[in-house]
Amino acid sequence: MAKSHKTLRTPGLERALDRLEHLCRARGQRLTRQRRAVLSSLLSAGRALSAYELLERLRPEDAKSTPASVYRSLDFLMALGVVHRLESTRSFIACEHPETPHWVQFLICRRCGQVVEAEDERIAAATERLGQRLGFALDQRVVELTGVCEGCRGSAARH
Amino acid sequence: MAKSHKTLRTPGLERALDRLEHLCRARGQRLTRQRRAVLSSLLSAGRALSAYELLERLRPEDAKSTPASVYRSLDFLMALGVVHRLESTRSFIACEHPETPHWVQFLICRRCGQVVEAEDERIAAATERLGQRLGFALDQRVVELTGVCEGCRGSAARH
DNA sequence: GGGTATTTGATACAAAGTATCATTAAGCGG
DNA sequence: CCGCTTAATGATACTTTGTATCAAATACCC
Ligand SMILES: [Zn+2]
Ligand SMILES: [Zn+2]
Ligand SMILES: [Zn+2]
Ligand SMILES: [Zn+2]
Repeated sequence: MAKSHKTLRTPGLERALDRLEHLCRARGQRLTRQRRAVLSSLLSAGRALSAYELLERLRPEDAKSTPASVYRSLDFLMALGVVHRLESTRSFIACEHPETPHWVQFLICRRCGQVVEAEDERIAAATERLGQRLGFALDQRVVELTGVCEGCRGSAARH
Repeated sequence: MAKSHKTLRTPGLERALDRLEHLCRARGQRLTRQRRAVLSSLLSAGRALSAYELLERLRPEDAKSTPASVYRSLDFLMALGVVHRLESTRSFIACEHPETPHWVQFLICRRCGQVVEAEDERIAAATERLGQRLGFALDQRVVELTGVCEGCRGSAARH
C-alpha cells in the first residue's frame, strides 16, 4: 500500500504549504518542520489564535514546542506575509490571500470572534495620503475594525 | 500668603483637568485623586506611556499605586474619551482633542516615538463603508500607522 | 552523506494585564 | 461641616503575553 502521508486531506491547506515552500526557496530561507506546523495549525484552526493557544495545539504533535519557538516561527511567517498579527486581540491568523504583498484591514466580530481580512483600496489610499500629509514614511498600517457581524446581530433578539 | 496649590503651572494641563471634572459631573461619575493623577501624568509626559511607565511616574507622588489601580484609571479615562490606547505599542496617550467624540487615527514614528492623533474624514468614511459592505456594526476602530516622521528622516543621513 | 550556517530546545525571565475582597473616600443630602 | 451610601482603591496574588541566552540539532547546499 502507498505510504500514508497525513497530508492531502485538505487541498487548501496543501496549497498554502506549497506556497510557503516556494516563498522560502525564492528568498533563500529555510523551511523547517515547526514553521510548517505553525502555519498548518493556524490554517486548520480557521480563526485567530493567541500564541499560547497555538502552542497547545502544537504540543500533542511536537512536545518540545515552547513559547519562544512559537513566537519565532510566527515572526518568520509574518515577515513572509503568510500570517498576520491582530494587535487588538493579541492573536495571529493565517493570511487569506497571500498571493500579493498587501496592506489589509481586519474586521473582527466581538461576539463570535470571526475575522475577515479585507483589502480596501479606498482605505489604503486614504491612509497613504494621511501619512504623506503629515510627513510620515509609513511602513506598517494597522487597521482593525471591531463590531458585531451580521450573523451575530441576527441571532441576538436584543442585548 | 495664598495657598500654594501645585497647579496653575501649565494652563493646558489645567484646562484638561477642568474638562475632566466637567465630564465626570455630566455623567455622574466620580473624579478621584488617582484618575486626576493618571491623566495629569500622561499629559505632562507629552508622549505615549506604557501602563508600567505610568506607574513609575505615579509612585513618587502616590506610593500605593498598583498595576491594577493604574489600569482601572486608564479604563475609566478611555471610556470618557480623554485617553487612548495604542494597540500596536501597548501604550496609552492623552487625547489631543477631546472636545468631540471622535474616531481617530494615530501616526507613530518608530524612531523618536512621536505620536500624532489625526481625525481624517476620508479614512473615517472609508472604514464605515467597509464595515457596512461586510455587514459589521462597528463600535471600535483601530487605525495605527507606523513609519518614520519627517524630522527623523531628515536627521538620519542613511540607515 | 558531510559541512556549515541557521534554527531550535531548554531554561529562565520580563512585561502586560486581571481577579478578589476587605478597606477607603467621593459626592450628596441634611 | 457630618455622616451615609456606593463606587473606587489597596493589597495580594495570579494569568497571559513575549524575550534573552547559549548549547544542541538540523535544513540545505554540495
Ligand atoms: Zn493577508
Ligand atoms: Zn459574529
Ligand atoms: Zn482623541
Ligand atoms: Zn520621529
